[in-house]
Amino acid sequence: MKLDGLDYRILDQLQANGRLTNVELSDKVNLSPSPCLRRVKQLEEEGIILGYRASLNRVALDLGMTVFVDLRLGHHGDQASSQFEASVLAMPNVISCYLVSGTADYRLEVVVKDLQHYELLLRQIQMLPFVKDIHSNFVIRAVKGESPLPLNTPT
Amino acid sequence: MKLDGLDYRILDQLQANGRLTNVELSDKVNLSPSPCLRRVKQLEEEGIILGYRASLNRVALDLGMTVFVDLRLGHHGDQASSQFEASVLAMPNVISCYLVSGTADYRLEVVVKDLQHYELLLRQIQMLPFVKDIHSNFVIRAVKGESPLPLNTPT
DNA sequence: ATAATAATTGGCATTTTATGCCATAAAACT
DNA sequence: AGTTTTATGGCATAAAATGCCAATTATTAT
Repeated sequence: MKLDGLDYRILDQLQANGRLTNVELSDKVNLSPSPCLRRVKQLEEEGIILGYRASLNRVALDLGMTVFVDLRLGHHGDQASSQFEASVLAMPNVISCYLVSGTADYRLEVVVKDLQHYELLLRQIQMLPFVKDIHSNFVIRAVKGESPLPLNTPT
Repeated sequence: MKLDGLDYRILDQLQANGRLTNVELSDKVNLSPSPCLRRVKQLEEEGIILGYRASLNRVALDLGMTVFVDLRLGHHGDQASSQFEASVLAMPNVISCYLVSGTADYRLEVVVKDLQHYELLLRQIQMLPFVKDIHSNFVIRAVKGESPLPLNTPT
């Protein structure tokens, strides 16, 4: 699918405010409501818009501590990986997990209330199958976070 | 503000789908529309719901490569930090930046189209004031990403 | 326990928004 | 230039949001 400038403006607006009404959105991108809604629907159908989510205040919800956990696996077979990944998927406090290049194998982002809770979670991670070499990096401050994707606006 | 189980269910639903209509939402949490809407508005006013954003398909938007960039600053004064942070805030391809404990000082998450574009961006980062010891970790695969926050449902 | 008070809820009326349809205008193609 | 295709804007209808008020539930004090 080829996106034009209007599509990019729509995506930009919805990245900034995913709950704009179609009327507001169409106004912001200088289009009348009907074609605007059609474009949004199509962007959703094509899988360019994956979804919409509310962004929540972690501190207010007792999840004020964020930790990046880098770790390696002892074995590197398919079985080790998939067992480890399945375990991680089942841990709700692990909100992201990437397979990465470099020294570590996996990089997890973990949210907890405080150090006490982190200690408990770390114990769980240590006991996961095949896990070796855990390094915790605590987030002291978010300089920038949840930024919109930079859209290369054409046309 | 004290949140009860209903609030938590509302937050859970809006994390999963930020564009639920109030009617749909009220149905999912077993409440009638009026009080449901009031609760949502209050959660927004209290800053517990920070906002709503569309989540986009990076590959479709030519941002298929994600890189974690860990780096240290040569100097650690207020001026070095704030100059560096300002620079990073101005780079749209850097979608997050955290001050972290451990070996590195800062951890950036960068999105680009491909290695060629990453090389250009890396050059820019290297030329930022006070930057030293850059380590790039390429994301090979996302095991888990953009997960909802784990809400400790009470009541 | 009971009564008084406060907070929350549910339903209704009104306003706003979403949605489907069609005629028109713009764009692409030959 | 003429034809076909695609996108647009406006309108009518359906759905949702919003504000208001009476009724219910929860809280507090006695």
